[in-house]
Amino acid sequence: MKNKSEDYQKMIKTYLEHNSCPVAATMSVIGGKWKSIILYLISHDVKRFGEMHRMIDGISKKMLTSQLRELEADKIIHRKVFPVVPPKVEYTITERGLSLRPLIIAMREWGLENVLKIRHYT
Amino acid sequence: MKNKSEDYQKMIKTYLEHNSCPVAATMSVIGGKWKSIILYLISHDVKRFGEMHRMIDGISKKMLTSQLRELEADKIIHRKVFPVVPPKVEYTITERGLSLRPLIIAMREWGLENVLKIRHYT
DNA sequence: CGGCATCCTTCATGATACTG
DNA sequence: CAGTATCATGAAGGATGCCG
Repeated sequence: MKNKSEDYQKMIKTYLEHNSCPVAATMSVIGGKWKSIILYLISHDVKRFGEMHRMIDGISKKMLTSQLRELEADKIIHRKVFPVVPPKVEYTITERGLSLRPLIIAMREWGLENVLKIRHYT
Repeated sequence: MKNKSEDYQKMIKTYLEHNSCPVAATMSVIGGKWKSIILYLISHDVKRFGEMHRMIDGISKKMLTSQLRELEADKIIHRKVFPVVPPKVEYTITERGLSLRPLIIAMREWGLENVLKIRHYT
C-alpha cells in the first residue's frame, strides 16, 4: 500500500510536470458537452445524423456536427458516407470507441446511484 | 443479450425524454475542465489550496476556487477552514468522492493506453 | 438529408488588484 | 494564505439560411 501511494505521488508529479495527465487526456476525448451521450447512444447501434439529432434533446446541428467530427478525429467513431440522394451518413463506433464502453457504463451507474442525492445537474 | 439490448434502448428513450441522462449527470460532476485532475490529486491526500494551485499547472486561483466550490456543492470534497492567521484551508475527499475513484482510475488507465495513439490533446 | 457559412450573443475564463 | 472583486476578451455556441 505504501508503495502504491508513493507510486501515485510520483506519477502525479510526472504527469503534471509534463502537462500530460492521462486523466485529463481521457476527459479531452469524452468530456465534450454531448460526447458521452453520443457515445452511449452509438455504442449500441449504428446511428444516422438526423436520428441522433432527434434523440439528443436540445443539441443543434452545428454542435452535433462538431462533436461527431472530434470523436472521429480521435478515432472513437467512424463516419460512413453513402453516395446517394438524399445523402445518407452512418456513424458507427470503432474498436477504440468500444474500449470506452466500460467507462461509459461506469459513469452511467454512478449517475444512477448519485443523481438523486446531488444538487441539480444540467 | 437481446433483453439487455432492448433494455438499453428503453433506458435511452426514458433518459432522453426526461432529459436526465445519468451519464450526463456524472459528467456534470466530474466534467469540469480541472475537476478530474483535482479529484485525482485529492483522492490520495488532504490538500491545501495553495498546494493544489502549485500542483496544477496553468490554473488560476479564481478557477481553482470555482471548481472546488462546485465539487463541494456536489459533496465530492469537504472544505475545512482553520481559524488561524494566516488562513489555512484543507480540502479532503468525501465518501461520495471516494466512490468516484474507480471511475477516475479507469479514465487514467484508458488515457495511458490510448494517449499516444490519438490526436493531440490539450 | 446532412451538413456548412455567416452573424451574433453570452458566458467562461484570464489578468490584475485588493483584503481579512 | 486563501481567497474576493472588477474588468476585459475570446471563443463557444445559438439562430438562421443556403446548398449539393
